[in-house]
Amino acid sequence: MLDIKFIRENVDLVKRSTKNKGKDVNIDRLLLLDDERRKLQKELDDMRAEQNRVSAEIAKASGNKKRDMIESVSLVKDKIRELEGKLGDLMREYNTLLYAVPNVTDPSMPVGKDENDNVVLSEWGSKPEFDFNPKEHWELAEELDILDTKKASEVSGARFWYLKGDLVRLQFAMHQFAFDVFTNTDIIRKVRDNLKLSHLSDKPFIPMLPPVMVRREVQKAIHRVQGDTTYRIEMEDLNLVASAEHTMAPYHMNEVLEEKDLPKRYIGYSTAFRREAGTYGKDMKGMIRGHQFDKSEIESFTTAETGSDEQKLIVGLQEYLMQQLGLHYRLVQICTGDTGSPDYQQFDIEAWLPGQNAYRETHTSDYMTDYQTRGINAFYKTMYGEKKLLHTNDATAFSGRPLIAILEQYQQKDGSVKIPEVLRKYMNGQEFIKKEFDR
RNA sequence: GGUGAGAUGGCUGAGUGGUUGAAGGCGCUCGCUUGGAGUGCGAGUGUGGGAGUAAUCCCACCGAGGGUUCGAAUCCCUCUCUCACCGCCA
Repeated sequence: MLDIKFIRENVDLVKRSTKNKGKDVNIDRLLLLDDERRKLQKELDDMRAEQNRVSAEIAKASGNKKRDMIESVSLVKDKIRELEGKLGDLMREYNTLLYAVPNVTDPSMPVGKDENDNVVLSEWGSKPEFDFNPKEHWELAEELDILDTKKASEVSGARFWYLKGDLVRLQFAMHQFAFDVFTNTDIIRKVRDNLKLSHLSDKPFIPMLPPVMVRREVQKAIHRVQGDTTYRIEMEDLNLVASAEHTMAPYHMNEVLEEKDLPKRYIGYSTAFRREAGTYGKDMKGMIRGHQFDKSEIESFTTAETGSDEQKLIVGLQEYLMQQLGLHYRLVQICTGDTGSPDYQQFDIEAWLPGQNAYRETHTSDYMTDYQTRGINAFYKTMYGEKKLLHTNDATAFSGRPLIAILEQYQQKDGSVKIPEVLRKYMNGQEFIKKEFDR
């Protein structure tokens, strides 16, 4: 959430950002409640001071005098209870409103309504040429018997799938490759220097296997309870994560880190669970959109000053991954209407899917300033001893989507799929995915 | 799942109803001491909110939430976590 002081001092900016993000939050009402809140709090504090004062005297008094004092303080107590009730009601509305105010956005973020207003910043590579009709990934994969959606729907329902055989091996190869890149200081330094971000650290990302269940209140504090898409575990006070971010972002909850130890960088791997309610009928075929998929995720904790550049570095590394896989993609800057409520800046990578004849999102990168850490008390101490909230960056390393891009961009006339060179070493040097009996 | 013990400031550790926001020790900061490091001596040393130009003052916080009481770190209830043992288990 935002700092109420910040909202108070930047009313116009906050109102504009909220509107640009297409959110409807009554900021004026919030400010009114804030004013009320402080007045009530003051009144309550004064009453409590009075109660404390009398109570201290009662300790020394005795007999009738004591009895009278106890009687008089009970009037104060009544008033306190009344004020507490009032303040409690007010706080409920105040907190709901404050929680709903989205983060402000970077001035460079394009103002727009939906994904149509996103801006393509660059393209890498070119669309592969085929002397045949390229298939969609599910067609290819079902024929190669490396993907089974039919059996999954029988066993688990719609939006589930089995990965089989070489597709499983390809998935693990891809994640292994991502972990190798993000833990390699030489690569990080190279990408960093190419982007002229030499003031940033070249520290590697620490591998992490985080929990896939998260306390509701923690998930809420980092603004990741998304009613329609969050799976709840009814018998516990837990939700399933829709991304490793949900348990990685709170990793430094209730801590005060030292500035000299920043950034703290992590790459985590987990299964992500999404209900995908409200997306009925959308992307029903194949493995574009499912209730469950595996993802390696980047999470970086930085100072306020370096958060923005950290995001650029992360995007650079995402591009490096795609380039190493030789996948044609474009880099997109997300507009205000399409970005998340916690985002200050967002970039996506969209890979070309020849079978679908479309660019589809494979990576996303969110810079959220201190919007998430305010709720979980994650601080750092500056060189001057000042306590400040950490800034968070969250981004995709690889999800299931790049697998789709590999299948579609690397498909061959005979229905086999060429394996990108950098992944072969993780697959015993194998060059093609073929139907099992063809090998 | 069962039983038992516990959770106090940066750390350690006292505190079972009345100036206890919290003894003592360690650490840290400043001053003196020293040629200098150390020792020694003295003072200070939590966070958040609010009022005030400021000095300063007020409120809240002893795992979290609620309750009893004029008054709670201390008593009661619920929850969370840690440790030990038993049971079960990848």
